[in-house]
Amino acid sequence: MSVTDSTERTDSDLVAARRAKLARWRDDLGIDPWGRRVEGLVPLAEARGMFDQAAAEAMEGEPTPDPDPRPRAVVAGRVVQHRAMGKLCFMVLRDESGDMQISCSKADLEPASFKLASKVDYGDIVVAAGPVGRTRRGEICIWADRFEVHCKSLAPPPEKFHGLTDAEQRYRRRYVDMYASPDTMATFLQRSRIVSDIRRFMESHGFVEVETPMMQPIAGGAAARPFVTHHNALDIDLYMRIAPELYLKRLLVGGMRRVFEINRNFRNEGISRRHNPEFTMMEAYEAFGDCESVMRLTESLLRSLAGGTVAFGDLEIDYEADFDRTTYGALFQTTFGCDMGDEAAVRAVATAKGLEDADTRDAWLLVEALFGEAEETIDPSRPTWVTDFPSALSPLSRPHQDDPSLAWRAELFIAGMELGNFYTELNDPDIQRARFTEQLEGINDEDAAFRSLDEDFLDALLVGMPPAGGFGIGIDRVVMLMTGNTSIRDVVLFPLMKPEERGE
RNA sequence: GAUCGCGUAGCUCAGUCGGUAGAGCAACCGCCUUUUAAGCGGUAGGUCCUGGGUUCGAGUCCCAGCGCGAUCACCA
Repeated sequence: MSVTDSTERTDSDLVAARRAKLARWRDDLGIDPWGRRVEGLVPLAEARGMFDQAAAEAMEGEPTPDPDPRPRAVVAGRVVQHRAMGKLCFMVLRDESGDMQISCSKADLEPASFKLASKVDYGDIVVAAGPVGRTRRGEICIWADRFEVHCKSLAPPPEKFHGLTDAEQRYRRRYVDMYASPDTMATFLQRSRIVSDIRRFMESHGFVEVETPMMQPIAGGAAARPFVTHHNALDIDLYMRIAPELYLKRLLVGGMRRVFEINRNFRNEGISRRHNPEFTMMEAYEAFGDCESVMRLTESLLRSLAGGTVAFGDLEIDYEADFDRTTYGALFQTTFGCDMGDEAAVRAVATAKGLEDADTRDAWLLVEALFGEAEETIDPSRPTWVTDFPSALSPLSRPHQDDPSLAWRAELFIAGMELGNFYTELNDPDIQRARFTEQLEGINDEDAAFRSLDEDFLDALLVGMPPAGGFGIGIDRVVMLMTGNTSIRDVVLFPLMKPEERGE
């Protein structure tokens, strides 16, 4: 198949027009429309900041000074507006720092450059240089005396005012969304800063960042369904990790006091406004800490990220005040009117709610299934700790000494979302083995394929893990809260989508 | 997985009671040295998501499917 064939088959008239223009520029103007290295570029926002009012006024008076006192700038950006009027043309360039107008007068430019400037298309990437001044209407701009096209955009652009509004198109063609919607760019730049701030915060508290396996022979540390892959040379199945927990704990055994990891987890489950199959998690472990110490750490981290109150949908969430606290049992009690430890009462509620296997399923699993309704009673505008989870539902956390049915475990809820899990880690190898074994007894054959006993982890606990606090928080959800985006897809650059059907 | 909504030009959107497919932007041609979603004149551009059905006639009504979104369910 030749290139021409493919071009003829797939190009719309709009693409054909852009290709024709590109050919004319190459043939008639002798330019290379694919660009080259450019020295001395400054971001558009910086170029705007260079504007000097006195110099601009001097140029507008009589006589005009020589040399030109206005500061000069070299900029690059994508053309997002273009207004040509004969011997003068204006265009607005956009880069990640913002927008800026470029004004091109036929009198100031080489004839070929002016012709280019008059004819560029929305979406082309151009370089311009000249004095930073302003127009009669006061718009700060660069009066270009150099103008070059450094990448011809061949694809038809979105509508210049509305941009892309179709959510599907925004996710599938994020590269268009990013330049067409400054809010999108702002969100992802903010995400980058947030992750960077989190790293600095953790490092300033003595935590060391590590990287542990993302392909694991046993998918441990959580209860989600994993993605399966295969290593050919070893001829073994591997699982994309659902959590780094069991590896990070091995590092405590090895002697690291404070570790954290920010990386992707993969869970082969539903997609929703709050769930993407691959998502970024931070897990951290603090030897000689406990559930309380990592809760305090997290509260302080979120407080520093938020810097006060942040809007999320209709909510105004205040991170400054101490977070609210309640217990798992109290929430259960107020929602269902019975003690979560009262098996008969729990079964009665579960039966009344129409849960499957309400008579036969483990009573704690019924409590867990019911608990979602209790979560909804938490004030979404208040960051809230839910503490004292049932031990039966917390196989990796240490039971309370005075009441072993409760675990030293908390979850943080904000805006109706589960932000993360906080534990005093279980480091007794015998209890840990018992917990794993109990868990494995109740599961079906399908789950058994990937949930086998992690003997190596239990060996590590035999070597001895210091007492520790540990936690994991969903970074995407933190970014949602801090940027006011209510869908995880708006804070993940390339959210998972069903592949598009494309004709051969 | 369930329910509801949406799918029309490259993009943003109209399309009445079922009666020849529309606008703005973008594109193409022409004019224009101070525009701000520039303006003016002209031209071209459609698998109305797909497949069935009802009808003299379907973008419109019905059924099924596909994609996306919202809500719910699932998610130690």
